[in-house]
Amino acid sequence: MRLYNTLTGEEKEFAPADGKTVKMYVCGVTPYSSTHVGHALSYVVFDTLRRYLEYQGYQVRHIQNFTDVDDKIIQRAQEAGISEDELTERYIDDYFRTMDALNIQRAEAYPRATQEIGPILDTIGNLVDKGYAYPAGGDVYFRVNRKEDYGKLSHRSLEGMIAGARVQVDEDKEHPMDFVLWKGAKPGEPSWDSPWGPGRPGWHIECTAMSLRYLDYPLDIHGGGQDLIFPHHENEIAQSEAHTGIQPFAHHWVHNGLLQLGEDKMSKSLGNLVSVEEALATYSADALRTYFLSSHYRSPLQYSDEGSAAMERSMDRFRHALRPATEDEAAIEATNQGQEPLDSDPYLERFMGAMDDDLNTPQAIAALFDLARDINRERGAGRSVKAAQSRLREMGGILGLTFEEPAARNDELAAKPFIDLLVSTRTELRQARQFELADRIRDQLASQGVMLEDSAQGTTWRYQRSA
RNA sequence: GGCGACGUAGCCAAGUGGACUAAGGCGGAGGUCUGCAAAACCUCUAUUCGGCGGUUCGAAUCCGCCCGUCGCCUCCA
Repeated sequence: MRLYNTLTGEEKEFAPADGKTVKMYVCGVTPYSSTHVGHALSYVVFDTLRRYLEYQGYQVRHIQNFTDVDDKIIQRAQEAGISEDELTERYIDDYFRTMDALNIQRAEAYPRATQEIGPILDTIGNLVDKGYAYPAGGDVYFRVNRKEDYGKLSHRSLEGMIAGARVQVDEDKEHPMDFVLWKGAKPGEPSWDSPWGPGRPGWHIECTAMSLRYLDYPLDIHGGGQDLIFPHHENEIAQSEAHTGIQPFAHHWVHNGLLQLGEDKMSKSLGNLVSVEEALATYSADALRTYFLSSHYRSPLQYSDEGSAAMERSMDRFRHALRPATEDEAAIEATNQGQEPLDSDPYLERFMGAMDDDLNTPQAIAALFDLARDINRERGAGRSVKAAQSRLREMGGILGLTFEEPAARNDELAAKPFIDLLVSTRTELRQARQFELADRIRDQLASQGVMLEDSAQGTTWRYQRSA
């Protein structure tokens, strides 16, 4: 497949260096607040990339970090009156719970910065020894001037960055863009001993140490949100290449566009967050995944409630297409030996072609909808759609879709016997041709969000989820 | 101020020089089915791609200018 590489700004044919195993490092979260839909978008994208690579026969070694020590974590923990560990544990649990709910496959390992202090100190020590870093005022800084190609990922120059003005002046730094590898501890902060005094790792160094330890360089894919390109990934490249001398640090840099909420990007500092938990309370994982994948991964996507609701409605087409054959349909199919079964190969080809084109999921999804329509049409015409149905499941599976009806909530489960009773009463009324009463029951159930569907096989009902 | 992206139907969103008489989804209109609905299916819903010029046999796609929106440059997926 062709895959865009942020470093070169071009699409490039992707294949793992060893031809078999893809080493994929994806930047994880800093766990100090609830997992939001922007995170969900990003991890759905990388999960889909991984699933597609696996579908093509590669083995994917996926490593993802937790940066579980930083200023915000310390601040939040103090505000809440709990330890940093308690706080991060809580949000790491939240992360796994919501990602599982979104059907995101787990990485091979989730190393945490606080549990990798040894390798981090080794990395910093080596950078100091090589002259790429220097201690100053209890901190240790990376010397950006020593790395000739600093700025190559974000495509900017040191001059340009300084011209940008908003660079903090720091007495201890040799150059304003030097960034911290090790932060000297202030009173009350969590700290670890180091050759430069007690302190904690800076933001970027953990990824350098952990990607080296768990995957070894060069990585095949390094990923994250576009907001990580600078400074995080820029600094990671600088550190990692300086540390090992191995270039490139990563063959392919993959960055997803950011989710927009209304006019603005959704971000922690703006406080305009929608948690995944909230979204999943109303919409199915399938609907949310399809929504996230309905625009190209490098483009920004407008998130809205209406958008989620629209996707939820569209999921019905898939679910309907995948319903097992009724007895009548099975009987017709059995007697209709002469008819060719529905051929789904062209849809798979379209799907693969789209995915090969820099993960063009919008077009892949279009192929899915077209196949679903074809199935719905042809099953009515008595053709066998069984193979096409399993093909649709297979293609959906690459996008992480399950096509399951949304699971009933507890209150809904409790209401089920009563709804069943009303429905069977209505069936009797219909048989007695008391349509007025029957329709009133249907309308009133509908106003409670219970949608009835009559067919030759009887009446089915389901909850209306898309508000 | 520097770097970058984008502007396609009522909404979301693909397509980035010729098969585009521009995917797909939502919404809307009509129809088939139905006791009536719902669901599903069928038909229709952008002679046109922010505006103005230019390059070309040919542009939504390339170039220039203008208008508008957004992102990064600071914690962020």
